[in-house]
Amino acid sequence: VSLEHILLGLLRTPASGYDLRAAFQQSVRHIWSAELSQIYPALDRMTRRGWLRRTQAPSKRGPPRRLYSITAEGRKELRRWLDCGPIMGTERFAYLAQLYFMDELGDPAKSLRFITRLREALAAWRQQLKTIDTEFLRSSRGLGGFSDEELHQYLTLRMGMHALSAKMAWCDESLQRLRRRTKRTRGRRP
Amino acid sequence: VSLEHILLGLLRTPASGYDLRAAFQQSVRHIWSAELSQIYPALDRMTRRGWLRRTQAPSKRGPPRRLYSITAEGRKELRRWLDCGPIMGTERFAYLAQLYFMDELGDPAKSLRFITRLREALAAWRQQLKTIDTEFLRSSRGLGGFSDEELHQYLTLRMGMHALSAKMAWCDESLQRLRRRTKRTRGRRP
DNA sequence: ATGGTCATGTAAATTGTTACATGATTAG
DNA sequence: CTAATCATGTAACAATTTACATGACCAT
Repeated sequence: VSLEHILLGLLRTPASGYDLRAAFQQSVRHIWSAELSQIYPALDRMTRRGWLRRTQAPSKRGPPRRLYSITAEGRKELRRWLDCGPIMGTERFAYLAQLYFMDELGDPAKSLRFITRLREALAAWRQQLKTIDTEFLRSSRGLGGFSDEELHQYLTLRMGMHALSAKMAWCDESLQRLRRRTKRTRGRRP
Repeated sequence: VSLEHILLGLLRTPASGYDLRAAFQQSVRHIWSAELSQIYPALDRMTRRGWLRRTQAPSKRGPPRRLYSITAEGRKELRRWLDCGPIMGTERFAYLAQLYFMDELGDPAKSLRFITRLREALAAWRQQLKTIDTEFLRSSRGLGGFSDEELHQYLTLRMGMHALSAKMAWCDESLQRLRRRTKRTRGRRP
């Protein structure tokens, strides 16, 4: 149950459901994501289970904020999860599936355009990571490098950027391959 | 609805549900995966919708095989899906989430071991892709390089390998970072 | 005869997405 | 006054996983 464990991790500093969604849209976007409709029930379950405690705090504009934070029980569960070795879920890539079958369109130009667009999307995504990165470095420039927490967070960011760069390099390589092939074939069977 | 479209793509050559699961465990493992319990109902839905046709064929051992193949309607739908630009789903990485929060364990040695195990898992995974790759090259060595179909399939394989290599490189880099840090810190606050 | 592979599926549970409902506050 | 943001949530749907049910045939 990864989502709940991620919430445990995030709630080592107290936050509301709304805050957590913001985290999923920003700081941990490269790792996981969840909607409010999934977050609220999860917080409720976890509180009933004793993993979280809830306090109320007033807010300017809108209903009162419900702040959750991790309990000793919750910490124990979080550590158990951290200690159980890397969890490798199944990865799914719709865009790769599309490319895999794209011979069906019988038009190399379409494959080229597809990969070009894919590259653009990946570049945009990398730019977002870079923004998180910059923000991260800016806010942690207080005295002699990273804390333990910061280092671990930074490492995951770098993983995201590594992977994206590799994918973009693959796009370039693939575009070349396709172009070379088109040239070779042109004129042979027109 | 990516699963159904992937089934359409695969069923350009007729296959049974059982065959399709084998494909998800082998040739397209790096792209998508699905269990029989998801495949069978999908095939049924798609047949009722007119995207697939079904024929019966006897089999040695076991019940008769039900072979599905794509219809003209199905092809139209497949092309529509291929033509709608790269679909970028949300990616989720439980193991990155674990690393992100691993400062909680307060033990750098555990982070090192974690990344080491992660690297091993990635290496095993890359080995599997290499096996597919070899098998692929072997079976397509009939006259002058790749067909269109083969080229597209080959490209997706290379994407998988690129991404995995990048992640392994990241593991190495991270292990170094963590080791350097441990050295620096050792003795300062023992 | 026992266990593995071939081959079909259904049922229940979990996880994730999309749509809807409500209401206050603030910026344009 | 209108739209966006803050803030709570529920309901319905879709996708995925895990467990269960059945039976033939083949190799040890």
